[in-house]
Amino acid sequence: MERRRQARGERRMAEILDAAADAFAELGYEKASTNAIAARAGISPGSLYQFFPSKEAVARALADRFVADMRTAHASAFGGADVAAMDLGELLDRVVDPLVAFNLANPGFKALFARPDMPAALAESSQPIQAAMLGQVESILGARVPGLSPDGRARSARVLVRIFQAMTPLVTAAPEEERPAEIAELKRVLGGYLTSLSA
Amino acid sequence: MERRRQARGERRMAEILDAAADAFAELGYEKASTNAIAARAGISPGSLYQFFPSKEAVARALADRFVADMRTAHASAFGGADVAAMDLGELLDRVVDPLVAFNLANPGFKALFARPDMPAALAESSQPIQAAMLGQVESILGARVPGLSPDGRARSARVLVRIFQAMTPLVTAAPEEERPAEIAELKRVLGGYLTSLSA
DNA sequence: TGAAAATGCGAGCGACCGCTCGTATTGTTC
DNA sequence: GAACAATACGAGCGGTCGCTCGCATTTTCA
Repeated sequence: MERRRQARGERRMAEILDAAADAFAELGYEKASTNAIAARAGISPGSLYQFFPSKEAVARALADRFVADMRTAHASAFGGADVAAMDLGELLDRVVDPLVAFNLANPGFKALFARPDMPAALAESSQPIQAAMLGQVESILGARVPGLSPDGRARSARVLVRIFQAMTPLVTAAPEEERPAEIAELKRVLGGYLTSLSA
Repeated sequence: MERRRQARGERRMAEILDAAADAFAELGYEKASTNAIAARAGISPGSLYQFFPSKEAVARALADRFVADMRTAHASAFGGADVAAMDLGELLDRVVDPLVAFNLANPGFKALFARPDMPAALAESSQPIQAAMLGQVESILGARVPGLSPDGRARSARVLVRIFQAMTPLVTAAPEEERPAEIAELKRVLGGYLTSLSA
């Protein structure tokens, strides 16, 4: 069912995703109308639907792109480091700082990621992001807290991801001079929870 | 500008708020249409607007009612206890358990309270709830962590409330047999953060 | 008891939504 | 360069939303 794309088409698709990320960031998923996304991309509503069959498909494609970008960022920040032996503070720096930077660089990200009450369609779209983060956190938990049962590990991973989701807006919304303090609080929460898990 | 209400009118207003709480809980704020709220209350759309000038006003009134109910619940759970001397585990039980119970008993509550990305109108409506919780948490923080600066206390209160908001859906959405475990995680997160604040 | 006020109704307005479709233009292929 | 596919347009469809308005009914109160 895939139609053959020209180079121009590929470029358009990327532009549409850029516009969608902008619109989601500024207006939220629901209020970002497809016509508004098309207008931001400098094209007509009809042209958007040449490339994506629905608004949900746009969100899904954007989520996929975020996951890919995040994976490379995470890999480059974590290349070959020994998670188990690392100092807790360093571990938190290594995980949190790149993720915060990613959120600051991609304001649309949290609109797809940090919403507890997503409509069903959007929840499915952002599920790859959730799964990717949960997997990474679970593997870190496995190395740091070896005594945890699989159930407990899954639960703790959910908790950690949730905390991060919830506190990210506090960090990104803070004026720049207060951002380090908010990031410190975020690390304090995560660190406190991890410490009490090991106890 | 207040019009004179009959007893029937007061009853209707309460029924509308009940219906709105139901609808918000089931559909979320945005998708709970005013016509749907009116239908759940067993009245016509026009009648709803006899009592509330807008959907936002309905949300605001509902939030006010929640705040009042929450205040009495909190007061009865906390009557004359010595917050500063209390064991940390007991403090968490005393604060968290009633709040969790309140959320379980009022499913519409979190639709107005636990949304990181509220539309501006809703944010203003739920602001009394936020303010009430922040105030209570700040006063507890003042007693438990006396070394904190006013800024730091405000920041930590925001963090604690945010954590509670974020984790409440995990608790209420969990099947009943897993709920105690989720509540325990919530307390672990809060306790871990408080402990690291005092250190 | 009668006028005024409060309550109640529901069709439907105007605005916006996601999306379609007929048509024009640009690019590819042979 | 002819035939065809891909890209581009934008008016507008069918639907939902918050909300209004004209009018009927019930309650209050002198």
